[in-house]
Amino acid sequence: MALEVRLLEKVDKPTEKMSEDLKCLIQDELAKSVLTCCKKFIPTRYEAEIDGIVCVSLGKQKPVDIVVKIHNKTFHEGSNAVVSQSGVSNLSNLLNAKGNSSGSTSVTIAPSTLTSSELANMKSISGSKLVQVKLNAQDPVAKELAASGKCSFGALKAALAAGKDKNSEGKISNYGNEMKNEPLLGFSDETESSSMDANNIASQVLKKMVEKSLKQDDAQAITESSDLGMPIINEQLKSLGQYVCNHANCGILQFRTVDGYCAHMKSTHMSYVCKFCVRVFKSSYNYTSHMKLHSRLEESLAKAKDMKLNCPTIKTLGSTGATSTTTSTTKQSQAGVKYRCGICDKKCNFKGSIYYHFKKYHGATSASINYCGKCGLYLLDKAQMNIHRKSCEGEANLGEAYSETEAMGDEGPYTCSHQNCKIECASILELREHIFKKHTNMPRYNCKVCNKYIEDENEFKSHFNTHRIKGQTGALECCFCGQSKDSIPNLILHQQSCMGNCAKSDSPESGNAANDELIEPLEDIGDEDMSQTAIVYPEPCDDDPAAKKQKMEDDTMELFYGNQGENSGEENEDSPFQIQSVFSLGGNVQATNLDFQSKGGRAQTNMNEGPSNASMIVFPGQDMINYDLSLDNFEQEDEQEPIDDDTSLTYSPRSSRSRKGSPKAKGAAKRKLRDILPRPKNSKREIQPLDDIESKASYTCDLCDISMKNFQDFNCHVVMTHRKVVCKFCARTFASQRNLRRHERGHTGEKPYKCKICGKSFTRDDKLKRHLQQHDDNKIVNYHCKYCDQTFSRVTDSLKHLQMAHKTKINTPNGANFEEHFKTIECMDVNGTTGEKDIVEDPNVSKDDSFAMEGDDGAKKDVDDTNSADVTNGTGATNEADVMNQDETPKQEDV
DNA sequence: CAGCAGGGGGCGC
DNA sequence: CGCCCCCTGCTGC
Repeated sequence: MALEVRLLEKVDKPTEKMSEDLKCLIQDELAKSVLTCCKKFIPTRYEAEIDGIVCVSLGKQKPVDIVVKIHNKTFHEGSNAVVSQSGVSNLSNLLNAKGNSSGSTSVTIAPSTLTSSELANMKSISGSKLVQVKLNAQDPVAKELAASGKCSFGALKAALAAGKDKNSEGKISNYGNEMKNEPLLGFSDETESSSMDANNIASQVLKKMVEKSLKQDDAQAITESSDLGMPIINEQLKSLGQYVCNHANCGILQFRTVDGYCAHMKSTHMSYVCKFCVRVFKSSYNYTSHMKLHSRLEESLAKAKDMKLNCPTIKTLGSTGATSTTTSTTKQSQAGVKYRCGICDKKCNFKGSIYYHFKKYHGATSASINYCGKCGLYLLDKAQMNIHRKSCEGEANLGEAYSETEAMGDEGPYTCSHQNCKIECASILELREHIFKKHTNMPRYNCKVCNKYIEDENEFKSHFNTHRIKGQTGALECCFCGQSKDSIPNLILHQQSCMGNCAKSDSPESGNAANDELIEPLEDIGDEDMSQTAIVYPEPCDDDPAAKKQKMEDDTMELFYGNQGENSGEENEDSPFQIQSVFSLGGNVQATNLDFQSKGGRAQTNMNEGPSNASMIVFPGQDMINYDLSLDNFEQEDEQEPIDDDTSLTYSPRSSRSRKGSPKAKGAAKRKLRDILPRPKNSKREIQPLDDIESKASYTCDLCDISMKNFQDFNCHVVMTHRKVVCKFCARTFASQRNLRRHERGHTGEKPYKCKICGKSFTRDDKLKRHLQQHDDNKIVNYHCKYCDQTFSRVTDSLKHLQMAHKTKINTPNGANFEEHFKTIECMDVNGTTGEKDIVEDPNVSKDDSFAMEGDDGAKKDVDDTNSADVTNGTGATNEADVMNQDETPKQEDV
């Protein structure tokens, strides 16, 4: 599909006309198609008009934002949202914010109304350049496009045709000077009527496409992830207080109230929306199940209230911080907690964190979040909040009293009054824990391999299949090594031992089991048995191999069939319980502790920290399972005995410190592997928007080549198997939280390090440091080429210069790969000779013979990419001192 | 085309 | 955290 795009002019700022034209409705599929074409011709930083389509791309080096306008309908890349009038101010802010980012990030703007001041904002976007491009409607290409009738372009045709009729009077955009006399569709000065007509056109287009979508049953936009409860309204939309249908063909539909949104979803997409948390469910069953969570939670709270337990939201927090808890987590963990989510009980110390939480996991908008200033409770439902506030006001004193008694300990048995549940708890805390766990519709299925909790049975089956080798459906195969097992317990046992290194499991084989054995509905076990909802992991194995083996078997059976013991799930009464996940590294069973806090049958950690805490692995839409991956939790790994590389993975995510070989060789080898290993599709290190990630069919682990259906599974797999962390923006994996944080700055545009001299900002301190050296002549260390007197600040550049300018061939002394032994190089002429017969350079001269460092007393040698200490001559002897003491630029006769 | 400089990821301490 | 190494885009010649 081709679009002819012609460059017309280049301007520095958006014109007011362009800003005005950011009024819109949207049509996502069409926009995507257009964008695909646009991108081929519009590299960056341009606003283009393509036959009435305006494409805005603002950024530095790569497109960061694109808006497509078709007549008066504007489309925004990566979203279904409309950039309309008041949204432009937000657009402006977003673009400004992203102006510093070189990454490509999708931005979603909610529709609203534009004001003159917002126009000014729009125009004030700095750093943007505009280029107008247009496609003549009479152009054969355009005609062909319009006539193609292919899916959305059929709609484009209709829209363009309508726009042409409307605008054929001659009100044509005046952007293109040299082409302004040519017919240009759909880009006229906007009037009320034309705007309405455009809206009507868009509505008709939308209607057709929705009908088509429903006919073709390709409503995959409502994905399974939506069924799983993932909010389908993204952050920007929510922050703007809008409800926009995220269906691929429904971007035009926007709702100011959740009721309207729910009605639309039900009537148009036959989907169900939870009014409380704006989650979308495709099946009524899932929706009903989900709604039970809310109703049961309320019921539980009401019963607790009847039992004079107080609304747990009342006294948890208080103005002074935590005096009590609603769960059995530690007092320490609650200390300082100021805000709490009324839906899932997550606690945060910072207001921003709780807002982030609500938006991310409950589909809330800033406007829809209701806050009780008395107790710090946040709720979505205003009516509920009103009720709560009354209670909170009226019972604050009681709450305080209870807080004190709770803090002091128990005061007698408490009986659960939930239906037939007559369980007695020794304390209020226990009872609350019990109610929250047993009488609030928590996920029923717990994957014993990765500990994921899943509500839906089919989803659980699907999830568990991800632990098998892709493509295999019949046999029980380990998803890590492909080894077949004849029983579920053996498979689980094996997979747990296999996690991390694909080591062969020697677990005993036993009887067959049907796949259904994978599913163990917690509720089937009986409400009285709380242990079934508890998360129980095996203890670390002792040193005895036989005992270890037996213990693993026992633990696995316990994992699979649930711990029938007496203390599971209850040992965490006063402290976060430790979940010990068994990993096997090179045959050595390793226990890695993951800190969890019991939270209603799920696990949650870092309760007091906002989502920005990078040690928290966030599963989108799965806020309850957060693994603490702080390095401390992996310390034990470093204590492992050296692992036989022959039996380990080619590229194991183990700590490099435990590896064999010289550090440099190890680092080089890993870098080599890094470069060899297939990178994500953003192989050019472009940052993929999350929307793109989520829209992909699967995620393939680049470490073991396993494909996952959704991001959650992929994240789970990477975390549990490779102990890496996953970027929630682009799904790229990292070995450390630091690297992840550093990487994610590229997505967020955060550049906290600013040069005081030139004002340039950087995402990393080391980059700022490197940059600062440009401002300090005294600190600059240069490599001087002895052959041409050229200087370089980086060794890589100097070597490149050697190769390119002087045809110097660089070999390693051992003939090994250049990349692997980059630091130990010597220069040879192109013929590989080592004598002086070559005309240009002394073939025996090493790199540092060819280049001499200069600088402030030669002491400063840590300029980025300068590595004189690592540079050796052909004999392997370090001549760093020589280099350091080199005088100024070598004379030409040295050559 | 070559040099410069920023971005990104990993390693070692 | 500092550094190393690589990649890549930009820019001037």
